[in-house]
Amino acid sequence: MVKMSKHLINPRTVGRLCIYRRVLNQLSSQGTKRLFSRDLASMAGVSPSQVRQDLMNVPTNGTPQNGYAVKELAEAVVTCLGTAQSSSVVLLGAGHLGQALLHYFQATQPRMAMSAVFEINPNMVGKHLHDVPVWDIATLDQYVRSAQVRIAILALPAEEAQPATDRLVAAGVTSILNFTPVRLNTPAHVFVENNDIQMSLERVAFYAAAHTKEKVQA
Amino acid sequence: MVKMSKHLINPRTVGRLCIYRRVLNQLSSQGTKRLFSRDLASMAGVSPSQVRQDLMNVPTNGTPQNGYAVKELAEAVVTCLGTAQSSSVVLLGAGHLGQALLHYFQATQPRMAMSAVFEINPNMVGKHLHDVPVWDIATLDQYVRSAQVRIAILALPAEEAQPATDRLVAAGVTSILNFTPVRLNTPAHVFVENNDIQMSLERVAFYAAAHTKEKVQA
DNA sequence: AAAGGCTTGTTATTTTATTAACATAAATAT
DNA sequence: ATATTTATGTTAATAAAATAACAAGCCTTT
Repeated sequence: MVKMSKHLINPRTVGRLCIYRRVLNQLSSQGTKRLFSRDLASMAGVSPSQVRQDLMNVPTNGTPQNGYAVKELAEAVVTCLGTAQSSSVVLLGAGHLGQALLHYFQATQPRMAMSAVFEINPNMVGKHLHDVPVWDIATLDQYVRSAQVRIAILALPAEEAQPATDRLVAAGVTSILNFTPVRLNTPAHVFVENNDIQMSLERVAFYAAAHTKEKVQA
Repeated sequence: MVKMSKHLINPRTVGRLCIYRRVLNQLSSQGTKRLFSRDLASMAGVSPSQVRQDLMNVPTNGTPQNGYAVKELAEAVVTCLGTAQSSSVVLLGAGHLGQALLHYFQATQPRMAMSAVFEINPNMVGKHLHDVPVWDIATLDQYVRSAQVRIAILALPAEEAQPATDRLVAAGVTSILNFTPVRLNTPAHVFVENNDIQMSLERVAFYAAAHTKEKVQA
């Protein structure tokens, strides 16, 4: 009812805002006080128009002649992106990728808290990985419900992705980061972010081949 | 000069073709002989129009009444995406993520060969990880040149991303898969695929928060 | 104090991507 | 054999995203 209309920002803009936030934080820590849209644009790898367009979603502090105050803008972007600290995150799958993600969570403390890992492998259950408890995936539903978890990360085998998703959604999860190559079937209100590493690899291979072809021709 | 115009396919379409390939291979292994665009669409999570539009880049075998022959279409998509087996891939960084990627390469053999890993950490150099030799990053340039490497995967600390990229590009790499959050500065002929896990996490958090807000309102 | 030269915030235009429409062709049924 | 049905391949229309343009405002300079 207030001016809060977060979900209207599209995923691409959100992605770029994340980039801006990183650039701004870095500049801020380096002592830079002010910057112009063109500076932010070049550092983020986008056009100045794009920057200003994106910043329309943020309560900006820019003025002509002086541009933006770095620190204030960084804070505004952070506020806009939201903290999401209230909701905890669960990770499904403690294989190589899952453990890498866990390590990442510890190294760069994202603005979320990883509260539990769920695994099938019985000789991992009960242990801790990077201070996060590993639990039997059989207890997933109960945990998600009682802890009111809204975010889940899928780093498990492809064949388990859809069944796990169904359980997560039924238990109240509304946002899923999917590292499996499976295209998940979910209700419309659930947000799914696919991070398909296999696809990334194939794209890179494709354009490498294309460029080679191009050079052969030229 | 022939009908080969690979590099004209845009990255989004390439991404979807990868999905189609996976779906088709799975169906083929399950014994499905034929399917319609709407079937492929629903399994890939896109519209039937999109499927047919994308398949315009592929020499198709579709007929009305019978749809597409699964096996033949799968092969055509694979051919279209290219094999890229000729060029080898190098991985920079043997941290948690790098090792997870290595494991992935061994598990699902992608149509590329990981030929070497480069690390700074001296007590990793000389060893093997998943049968791939780990070498000192000081020898990177020489290796890339002599082995004519065209594809590199960046899984190293953010501050090393740009310097490493400069060296890779100077040595002949034309396609980079970047897992660091840094926006790389590269010449126009170099293809960069950013897989920004941090961004993925932030997006998921953002829409989880947005949905929570939405529900509070409703 | 007024004017000029900047840059922002916003609107308009262009470009790109997705969806819809349709003409064509093949198989079946009449 | 002819008509009918149905899905492809392709073109047209719509929707979305990125870029460009511009009015408004502030600082500097004269």
